[in-house]
Parts: sequence; C-alpha cells; structure tokens
Amino acid sequence: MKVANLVGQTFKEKPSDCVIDSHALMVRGGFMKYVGNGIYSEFPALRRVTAKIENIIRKEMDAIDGQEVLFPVVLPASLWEESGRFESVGSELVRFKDRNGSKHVLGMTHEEAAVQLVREYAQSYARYPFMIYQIQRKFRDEARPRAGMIRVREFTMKDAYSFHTSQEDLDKYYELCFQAYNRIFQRAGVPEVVTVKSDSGMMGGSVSHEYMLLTPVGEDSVVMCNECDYRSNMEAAGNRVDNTWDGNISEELECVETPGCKTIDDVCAFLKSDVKASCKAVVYQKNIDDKFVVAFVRGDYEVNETKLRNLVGGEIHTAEITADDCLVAGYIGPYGISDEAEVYIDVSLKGIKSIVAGANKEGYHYTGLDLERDLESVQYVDISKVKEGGICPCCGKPAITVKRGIEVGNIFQLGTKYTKSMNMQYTDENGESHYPVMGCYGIGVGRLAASVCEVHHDEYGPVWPITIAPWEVQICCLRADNEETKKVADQLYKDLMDSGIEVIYDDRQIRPGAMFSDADLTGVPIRVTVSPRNLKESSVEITTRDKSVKDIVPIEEAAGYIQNLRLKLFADIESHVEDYK
RNA sequence: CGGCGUGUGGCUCAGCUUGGCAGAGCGCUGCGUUCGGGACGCAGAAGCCGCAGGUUCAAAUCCUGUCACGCCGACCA
Repeated sequence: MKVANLVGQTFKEKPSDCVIDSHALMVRGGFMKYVGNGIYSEFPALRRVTAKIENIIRKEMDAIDGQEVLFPVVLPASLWEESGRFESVGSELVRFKDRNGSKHVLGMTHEEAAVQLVREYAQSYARYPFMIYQIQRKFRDEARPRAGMIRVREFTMKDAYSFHTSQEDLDKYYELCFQAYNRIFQRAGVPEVVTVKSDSGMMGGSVSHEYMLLTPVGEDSVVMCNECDYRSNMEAAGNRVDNTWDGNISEELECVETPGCKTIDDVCAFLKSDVKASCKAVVYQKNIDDKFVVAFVRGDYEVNETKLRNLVGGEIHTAEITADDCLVAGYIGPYGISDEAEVYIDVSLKGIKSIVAGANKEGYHYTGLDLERDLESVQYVDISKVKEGGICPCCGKPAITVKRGIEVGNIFQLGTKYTKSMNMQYTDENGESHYPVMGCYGIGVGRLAASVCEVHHDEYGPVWPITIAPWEVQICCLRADNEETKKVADQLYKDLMDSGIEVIYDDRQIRPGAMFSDADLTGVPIRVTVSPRNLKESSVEITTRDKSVKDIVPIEEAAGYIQNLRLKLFADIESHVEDYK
C-alpha cells in the first residue's frame, strides 16, 4: 500500500471536540471519521487494526471450542418479549415498527437470539456443552456517548454464549474463557488489562468479571488492594470501615437547634464536630410506587446506588421531597424517622458511640446518638462506596486504592435466566427435562482499539503493538524526486512485500517533516527511512515507533534486518501470553 | 432528563459587545524556489455564518423559537 493512495487524511490540528488523546489522534491520523452522535466510520487504517483484533479474538475463541455464528441485527420484538427484556430494558434498546406495523428491536446483545438459534438443536444432553460466538455490529442508544470510539452507540462486539448441563461444567468453562480473555488482551499488546469482580446488572446471573484497562481517562472506577489480589469494580466493592478512634465515646442524646444547616458540612461546622461522627441521609424513591428509601451513611461516605438497588430489589431514583412528605429535607435522621420510609443503615455507621444526625424536625439535629443504644433494633447493611485508603474486605489491611479504567471486556455466568424464560430444555440420561445453564462473554472491538491507542501513544501519535498495527513496516522515502533514492525504496518495498510483510510505503514528494509527522500519526511499529543522506553510506535507517531501536543498516542487509526485527517484536508480545493452566 | 457551553469553507478559529461588501491560518489546485521533524513566493477554487421566524432601509451580528454537537451530572452489559 502506498500512502499516496490511502483513503484517509491526516490533520495537523487537534479537532476541537476531542477531549481524550486517543480520540484526537485517531481523528488526526485518518483512522476514523465522525458521522453522528456516537456513530463513526472507520477508514482503512483503523479497519486493519480492528480486523486484526477480530482475528486474535477469533483464534482464541476457536481454541476453546467456540463456533462462530452470525445473528441478525434486527430482531423481532417477540423474542425480547419472551425473555421479558422488551419491557425491562430502558431506552438504550431501540424499538421500532416495520412497514406492517410489527415491532422490532435493534440487537444490543444477543442472549435471546442465541437461545432461539439452538433451542431445538440442543434438546439432548449429548449435545452439550457448546459455545457459539459472533463478531458483529450492535446498536445501543446510549444516553451519553463520549471519548471518541470508547463509548459509542454503534460498535462492533464479539459476544459469545456457552450452554451447559451443570453449574460445575459452566464453572469449568468460565475459567477457561477467563484465561482465553487474558490471552486475547496479552496478544493485543495490552497485558496491563486487569480483571475485577463486577455487579451483573441487567444481565442477571451471579458470577461476573470485567476486564479493565487502567487509565486515568477511564470512565469506570476500579477498586484494588495494594496488599493482596483483591480487585473489584466500584459497584460491587464491599466496604469496610474502622470506627475505632480516640474520642469515640458515648454521650447523652440531645436535640439541638441547627438553623439553616442542611448539609453535613454545615452541621459539622456549626456544631464543631467531626464529619466521621456524623450521619448523612440520602433519599431515593422506588420506581414502582414512589415509596421513600432512605440510606444513612457516615457523613464522609457516599452511597453506592448499585448495592442499594440490589438490596431494595428494584429500580430507584433520586427523591424529590416536598413539604407535604413524611420526611424533612435536610434534617433527616435515623432516630424518630417516619415509618412510612424504608430505612437502610450503612456499615460505616457501626460502632460510633456519639453521632450527629438529623432530628426529623426543621432546624434541629441530634447529638450523641448511639444507634445500638437508642434505636429499637439496628441492622447494618453495606450500601456505601469504597474510599481511597479504605480497608480491604479480603485481607483487612487499609490498602484500598481506587483507579480509573476502561471496560474492554466482560464475562458473566447467566445461569438459567434466559433458558427458563425462553423455555429451552434438554433431556438428560434419565429422560428428565432440565434448563441448561448459560455463560456469556463480550469484548468491544473498537473500544479495545481505542483503548490500546489511549494507553500506547506519545504526543505525535499512536504506538501500535505490532500484533494489531495497521501495517508492520512503513517506508519513508525522503526526496522521492531523487532517482537513485526512489529506486532503492521501490526495490525495498517490493522485497518486503514479496516476503509477506505488511508494508505501507510513503513515496510522496513532500517535505521530510510532513512525512515523519504523518508516519508518527499512523503509528506503524517499524520505520525504514530511505534518503540521499543514508544512501551516501549505501545504507537505510531503521527505527521503531517507540524509539527503542535506531540503526543504520546497509541496503543489502535491510530486508533481513527488518524481518528479524519484526519477528522479535512479535516474540516480545508472545512472551507475555500465558498458557492455559 | 438537568446544568453549562459551542454552532462561520475540509480543519482550527476571528468577526457578534456598538447591524453596513464574509475574514485569517492550515488543508486543497496550478507554477516556481526549497528539502532529515508539519518551508516560502505567486496565482486560484471553495461559505444557505446550524435551521425557522421576527425587528430593520439593511442581520453572521439584535429578538423569539428550534435543531445539532460538546462538557459536567443522572443513566448504563
């Protein structure tokens, strides 16, 4: 391929709407073009990257006996009505009617389609276990697309679905898939992807993990322990709080006037008390009947809405409290609260002897509240967000750290949620019917490409790992108007192509600065510079995009040198790929 | 869905306060000089100033509405 013919344009200036580096570089480098909100087209350079990622995924899925299939993008609503998700999923699911008025959806995930595909086939236990997967476009009408290709509405995803006759068999396969995923990310050149326990959300099921690429621009919070292997995403992270400090002593319960103090900071400043010994109320309402749900956490903690939602057992939304309600906004406390509200008390309040809390009366707070002494009964639940420096729920040391990450993949144990609702059964050895248990496994292809760029780039452009780079070698022919130079570069291009190396060749008659800048933006790992200056020494210059190699090599040795360097770069990445245990 | 902001050649933006011929740089086309980190000169093409309505002799500029996009939040496999 010649740069001169490559469809896609580079830009010198950063587009104004690009906030993160990978987005700006991928637009500037001619990798992608904006089409609409959360919708992008891929130019050839990016398509080559995503195709390579897809092939890495394909190989690893096939290695664990996956079989590639293809589901439709448009699915009849009736399928989603079977599983109940036509109603339960929010407006991310695009629903529409065809010309006959029958309802359809755009596939945002394909559990239903997977069950539909195999429920007749897999009626005998002898067919199990098996896994099917596809690599295909999905559309999710996200509330807020952002960060270029990292969070989009239309995207390519590999989604896999496995079917088993027992939980034990699913466990075994889940572990296999867990390892296959590690290998995929290692092969894609990002061994720094970490796995975390996660909340399974709308997918249902119990066990699930997310694969997170740690980067400050990530939109998810990852909770990690510096002392042990504990890792979790914020939603699923258990919180432990140490409430043994000097001065945590009992005091008398007293109702004091706190005029105009509606926030925790106001109250603590007014009463000159420690935030640690305060109680914050966060009020929600149930979506079904608007009943109030009051969450009490220690003043310096935040509510983890996912954990609360799981406890409440239904959807909740932030409450709007009016004067007519049973709650007094700004002065809500656990002592003397209306029994019309559902109350949850967080573990962060456990063991505090003297708490400042709202008095459920306009302008008043209690001091000296001891929940275990003053309330009839206290049941502590875990509904707060973990904090930096918190206590690890695994090893018990105060070594929790919170980092940002991009979720590049996830795996779930679905159980029988879909096989039951969609009535998929098989007959076992004894002639009895059972519902198979399922696992599902996803990887966002475009998001992975963008994430790799986000983690591997410098100020001039992406630094693609050779396994997913759009090309392996780039030839820069400086002074292509010079006959001798052009001849050598042409010959090298031909030689490399003949030996099966993926080469992009820049023989445009542009100034060196512009050519180097464009090459940096393309991010090809190996660069060969052919120029009159090097030819004086009968040599060419060979460098790597990450600047670790910079050599002057005689022309006749160049092709061999490049092939060796190329193999070395592949081997470097392969050395990080773990074998199956 | 709430808050803030932005819409002017392909890209980055000025012009809007105080209404008066639609501008610059990059990019693009041609010619010439240059040539190892985004050169320079000359000549050129390219604009429903987001859209609709209003005020006015006159609107990119003022008013009203609307749409789109971005950021923060809510939400999210």
